[in-house]
Parts: sequence; structure tokens; C-alpha cells
Amino acid sequence: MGRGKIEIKRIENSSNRQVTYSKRRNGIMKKAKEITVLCDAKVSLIIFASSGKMHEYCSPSTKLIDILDQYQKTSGKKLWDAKHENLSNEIDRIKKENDSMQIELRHLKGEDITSLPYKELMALEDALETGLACVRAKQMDVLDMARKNTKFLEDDNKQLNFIMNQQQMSYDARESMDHHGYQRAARAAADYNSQMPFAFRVQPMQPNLQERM
Amino acid sequence: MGRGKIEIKRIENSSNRQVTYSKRRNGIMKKAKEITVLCDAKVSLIIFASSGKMHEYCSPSTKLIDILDQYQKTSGKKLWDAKHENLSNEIDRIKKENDSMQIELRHLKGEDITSLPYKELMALEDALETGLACVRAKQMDVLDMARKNTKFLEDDNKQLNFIMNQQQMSYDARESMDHHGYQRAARAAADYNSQMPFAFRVQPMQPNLQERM
DNA sequence: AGCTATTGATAAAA
DNA sequence: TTTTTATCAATAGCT
Repeated sequence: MGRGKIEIKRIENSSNRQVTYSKRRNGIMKKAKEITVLCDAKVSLIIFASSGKMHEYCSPSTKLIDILDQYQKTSGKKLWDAKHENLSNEIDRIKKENDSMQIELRHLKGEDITSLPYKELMALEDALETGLACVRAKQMDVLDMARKNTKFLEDDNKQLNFIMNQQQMSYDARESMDHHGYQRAARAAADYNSQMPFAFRVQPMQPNLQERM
Repeated sequence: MGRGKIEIKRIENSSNRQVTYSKRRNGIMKKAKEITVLCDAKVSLIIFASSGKMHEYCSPSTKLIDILDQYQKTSGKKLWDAKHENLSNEIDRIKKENDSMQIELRHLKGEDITSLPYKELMALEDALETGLACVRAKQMDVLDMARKNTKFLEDDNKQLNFIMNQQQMSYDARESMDHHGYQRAARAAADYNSQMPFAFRVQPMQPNLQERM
């Protein structure tokens, strides 16, 4: 149909191919519309040009998804059902895991144990005792650290108070001083500083301890 | 194109419609094949007759599913992704639930508690103590039932032994009996039977108890 | 299912 | 791209 017959094989001339594509695409679309109207057919037509551009036709008052659902039913071929099944299976798997954990949790909390065999009650008791022991040990650790920290803070306080006293004394001495008095006060302050073991310990040794209380 | 022009509207004559459907369907299929060859296009064509019969064409060396994937990407319309998304969301939700239960379980077993604040250690201790109390109470119940059951069985045994003795005596008496001896033995047996509180308690009162041990 | 007169589609050119 | 137009292809109505 045209000024000349053509062979059905790839059109090598790119612009000819493009023109033919456009015309024939319109032609097919038209035919698709016509058959739906004339014959009550449901049609889905999707065309991709080699450029990647897409055109589609879907018979009116129909969704592509419905046609594809019907396609799966009619042909028996699976499109997305496979992926779908995988996801469903995973959900089932996780739900089961979930349920068994839920049961274990309830048991550990002493719920729903009426129907448990004695053996499992023993195992539960063991688990609970072990857990309790661990938790209490941890609590002791924390308390111990807290006690040590308190001790450090108290020591710091003592030393800070001592330094403040010294400084106050030194200040007082300078205020109303005779030569001897000044020298004595200065010597006393130097003595004290040489006894300070480190830098001032104003920061607690366990900076994060408060959070854990 | 035909012996006369036709209007594009539903063909009312059913057999005409069927014939036209068949001819035009072949026509479209042919056109679809031609455009794929001539123009390097990818085509998916699915047609359902009103009868429900399906015909499809898909360009060679291409899978329908690939065309549909590309359709989703290109058009941005979601076909099965929507369904998938729902499932994926549910999976995420359940996985989170799962993780938190896993953590709770580990904590109850005394694992991974190093970084817990003291408050939570206290709560854990409470939970474990409660659970332990429940479990031990349940154990006592079971043991108690076991003891009662044992008691019942022992009583039954005693009574059964007694009856067997009586029957043996009655049999012996009949074997080598005088009139008085028979009457005595029979009276003794009757006395015993009137003292039996119920029917023979051969079955243990707690039939399922064994399983729970 | 074939046939064929007629309409419809389109190749080449503009 | 779209239009034009000469030609070929599809098909409506019959058998």
C-alpha cells in the first residue's frame, strides 16, 4: 500500500524508518480502536520505538492491570506472581519467627505456662535464674561505679576546699601583711601545690554514669 | 476497505461480528509483526474477544514481562509495584517488631545488657522475678498434682490387693469348705464390697499427668 | 473458508 | 512532522 511495494525487513534508512514507524503506529492504533468498537474486544497495545519512546492503547473502560490479570488467568503464564509469591513466603516465614518469639517472651514473663510440660518449666526456671543473675551482677557493677565516682568527687571537693582556704589565707595575709607574714603565706601555698598529685580533678572520672541512673 | 464502507460502531449481527473480529485480529497481528521488523520496535499486543478467548503478540526475543517493566519505568504508572509495595511495607513492619522482640529476649536472658541504664536493669529484674515466681508456682502445682496422683494410685493398689486377697480366700474356702466356712467367707466378701467408696479406681485421676513430666 | 469489489493504509515525494 | 497522491493491502459482503 503505497507508491511501491516494500519487503518486510528492517528499513535501513533511519529517517525513512522513523517516518514509517510513525505512520504505521498510528495505523495500528486506529485498527486497535476499531476492533474494540466493532467487535466488543478488549485490547492492550504497547509499542516502544527503538528510540525508547512509548505509545500505548488500552480499550476504554478497562485498566491495563485488569487485562494483564485476565492474561495471567487465561494463559496460565505468570507475570508478577512469582515475585509476589516470594514476598508472601517471606512474610509467612517472618510471621512464624515472630509468633515463636512472642510465645517465648510470654513464657519468660510467666504467662501461658499452664500447659507446659514439667521439663520445659525447669528449662524456663534455669533461663530466668541465669538472666536474673546477669542482671543483678550488672546492677552491682553500676552501683560500684557510682560509689567509686562518689568517692572521687568527695576527694576532689576536699582538695578544692583546701586550695580555696589556702588562697583565702594568702589573700588575707597580703591584705594586712608584714614582711615575715607574706613569706610564710607564700611558702605555705607552694608547699600545698607540690603535694597536689595531678591537675585539678574537677571532672568526674565516669562522665556517663549519670545517664545510666 | 471492502465491498462497502462501514461505520465504526458495534456490529450487531453476531456472526458478522465474529467474522470481522477474526479477520481484523489477523490484520492487526500482521501489522504488529511488520512494524517490529520494519522499524525495530518492541510491541506487546493482547486481545480478548468478547467470548473471552485471548490472542497475543509479543515482539520476538522479548518477554512480555520486560515490556511491562519498561512500561512502568517509562510511563511512571504502577502495575504490580503497588501490590508489591504493600507487601514490602508489611515485611518491614514485621521485621522491626521482630528485632525489638529479639532484643527483649536477649535482655531477659541477660545478654547485651552492658549499655542499659540502671532504670531498665531494675525493670528487667522485676520482670525476671515475676516470671520466676510464676514458673516456680506452676512447678509446685505440677509436683503437688503428681503427689496426689501417687497417693491415689497407692490407695487403689491397696484396695485392689485387698480384693484379690478376699477373692483368693473365697476361692480357697470353696475348694475345701464346710457349710459354715462358706457362709463366713461369703459374708466377709460382701462386707468388704459395701465398704468400697466408688467403682474400682484403676485409672489414675490425672490421666495426662505423665506427659507433663 | 475463499473471492473480489471496494475502501483504507501508506511509501515516496514535497 | 504533516500533506499529497499513486499504489498496494485489508477486508465487507457474498458464496
